[in-house]
Amino acid sequence: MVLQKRLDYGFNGYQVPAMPRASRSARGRRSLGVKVEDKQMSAFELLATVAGNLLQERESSAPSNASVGNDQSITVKDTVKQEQHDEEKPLKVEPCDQGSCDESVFVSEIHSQVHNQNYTSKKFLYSQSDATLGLYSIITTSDQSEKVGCDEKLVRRLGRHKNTFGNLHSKVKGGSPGYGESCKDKVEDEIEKQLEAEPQKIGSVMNENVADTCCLEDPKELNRKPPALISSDSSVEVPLNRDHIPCGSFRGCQDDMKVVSRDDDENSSGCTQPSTIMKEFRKQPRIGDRRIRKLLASKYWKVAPKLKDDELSNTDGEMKPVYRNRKTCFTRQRSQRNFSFKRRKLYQSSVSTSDGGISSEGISTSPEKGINGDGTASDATMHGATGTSSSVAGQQASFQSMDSHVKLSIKSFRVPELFIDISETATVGSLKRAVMEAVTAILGGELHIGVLIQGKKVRDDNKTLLQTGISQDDRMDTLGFMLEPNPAQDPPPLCPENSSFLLHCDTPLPLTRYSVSPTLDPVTSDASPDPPVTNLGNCVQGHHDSVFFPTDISTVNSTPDSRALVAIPAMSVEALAVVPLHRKSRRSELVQRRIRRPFSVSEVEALVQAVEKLGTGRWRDVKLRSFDNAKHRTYVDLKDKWKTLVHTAKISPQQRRGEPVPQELLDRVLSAHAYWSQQAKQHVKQQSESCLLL
DNA sequence: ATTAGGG
DNA sequence: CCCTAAT
Repeated sequence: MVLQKRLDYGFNGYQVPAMPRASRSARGRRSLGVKVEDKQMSAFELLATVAGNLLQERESSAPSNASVGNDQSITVKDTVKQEQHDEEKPLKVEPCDQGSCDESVFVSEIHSQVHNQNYTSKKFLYSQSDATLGLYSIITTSDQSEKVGCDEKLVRRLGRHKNTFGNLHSKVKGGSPGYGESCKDKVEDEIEKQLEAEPQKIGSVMNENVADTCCLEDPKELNRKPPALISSDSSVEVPLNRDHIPCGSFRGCQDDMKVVSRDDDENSSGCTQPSTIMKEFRKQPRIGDRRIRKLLASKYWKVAPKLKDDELSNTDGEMKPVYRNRKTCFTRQRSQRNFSFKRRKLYQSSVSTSDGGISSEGISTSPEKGINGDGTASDATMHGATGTSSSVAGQQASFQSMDSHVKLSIKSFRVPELFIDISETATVGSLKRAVMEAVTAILGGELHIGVLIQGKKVRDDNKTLLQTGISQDDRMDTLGFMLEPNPAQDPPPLCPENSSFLLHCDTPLPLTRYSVSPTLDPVTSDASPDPPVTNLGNCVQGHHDSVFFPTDISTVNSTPDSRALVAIPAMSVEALAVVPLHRKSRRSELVQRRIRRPFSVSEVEALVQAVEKLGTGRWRDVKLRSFDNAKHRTYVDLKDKWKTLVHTAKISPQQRRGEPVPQELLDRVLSAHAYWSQQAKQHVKQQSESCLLL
């Protein structure tokens, strides 16, 4: 035909628009990413939302509880505790030296144990290690820290029982509700007793709680040495008030994770960063870690659950830019019963949390009285990053008038144990990223909030706090929140393709910008003008039915009176395990946004020239012609640039930004654009005419 | 793989 | 720049 024939239209040598190339590939381009819907909500958001009262008064005082500095981890010391002379030992961070390391080792032992007992499940990629540590969710009694501490100790001790480890572990989990008392020996003894007496039972328990949680696809992997098994020490403290974390530097592992290898401490290395989990998730170029990511994806990661629209987000449906500072979430209870969440574009990816949920901790109540006065002291306590010491989650209801309000705030929560399988030869940097990815994945996943009272889950979202007893003094102590995956989501695809999991340490954390509690984050506090208004009741309702648990197993092990530790139902564990890969871990392939590279005038010049010559529908040719060696300029980029050029040319110079483009070029842009647009029309006309003729 | 457009 | 749909 004559389609390719060149004709001279007498205009700058423009050529006839090229006809569609029939020969060009018609394969659909594989989309590399999926747009994240704003339905999702980060754990932070949820927590923040759930958090009831917001120590508004604190705004004026308590400035540095949670400095943005190195350590974001905040331990919330509950008021009660404080009033009790601080009998409890200060919860200090346990350096990555011994105690905590034990747990790591412990973890690996679990794996082996599980493996040996054929409890391995190839289906799910998540670890069970945190069955105990991460399962309990709330603790709100005055000596929470102590309990938690016990818990940890217990675990460690259990860890030494190599042979019975697995059983103990699972058992412990099941019995966690009883921690309220004098954990330690008591619990342990209890466990051992049960072990002896009910081996089978225990076994079954384990089967339920642990077996499937094994993240190893191949049992043999367990005994293989190469990949060092790294696990965060029981959990990672995630303060709510983190703001930004410098890209590439994961600052939260120092005390949280240990590298464990069969060679003992030889290879152990810890991060030296403070335990700030995430200050900022910004995209950052990360090349060369694919391998690691893949590894992560295929082994120990699990996907984060999804949330439904109606569950958490509001109706504004507004998509917010990804880059945004995440503020500490804070909710204020007011008369209004609605809370509004700004939807965010959330990222999600496969995550691996070893247990069924992220336990909340650091729930503190804010008694009417002087939060101002002692707020600093109580909140500034460092939180044991190791999770050994969990922040106190004291909750108390303050009653004063008919219009009693339940005030509480969740200062922080922990991310369940993380597992990272990484090569020994990987760099520390990649390790950091891996951890960051893991954390991000967890936090970026969709979670639900579970509310527990005295160890029981409150399912009816429509009940009032009064009805559920949340507002009751005695029950406040047993109020807990859990972060858990959405069990109702589609089952995890388990497909390899979805396994790829590439979170970036700089991944923007999808958090809603809430007003920040001065107490928590005085420095970065940037109270939004219109903080969400809500109260616990509303929050729960807002998530109507979102906290649904497929089974009732949840309460099986929790005695009504159990306090402090609330065991998260085995179901949760499974649910998490099966956490739907939902919407395919977009993060995985999303990789990062390319860096912005403004076109220089010379580039514009070249582009204009090429377009004048080739027209506006042959970007590939334009690319080849003028940008063939500009690797970073794709034909899409050129096309986009042209688009913006045209736009720029149309607007007034005052409205233009960036490096000014010579008017001369803009004029050419305009004329070329007009010309080719015309050509296009002509072409269309001809087409239709020829059709009519046929 | 390209192109065209919306975001 | 990104993301998608349609080629």
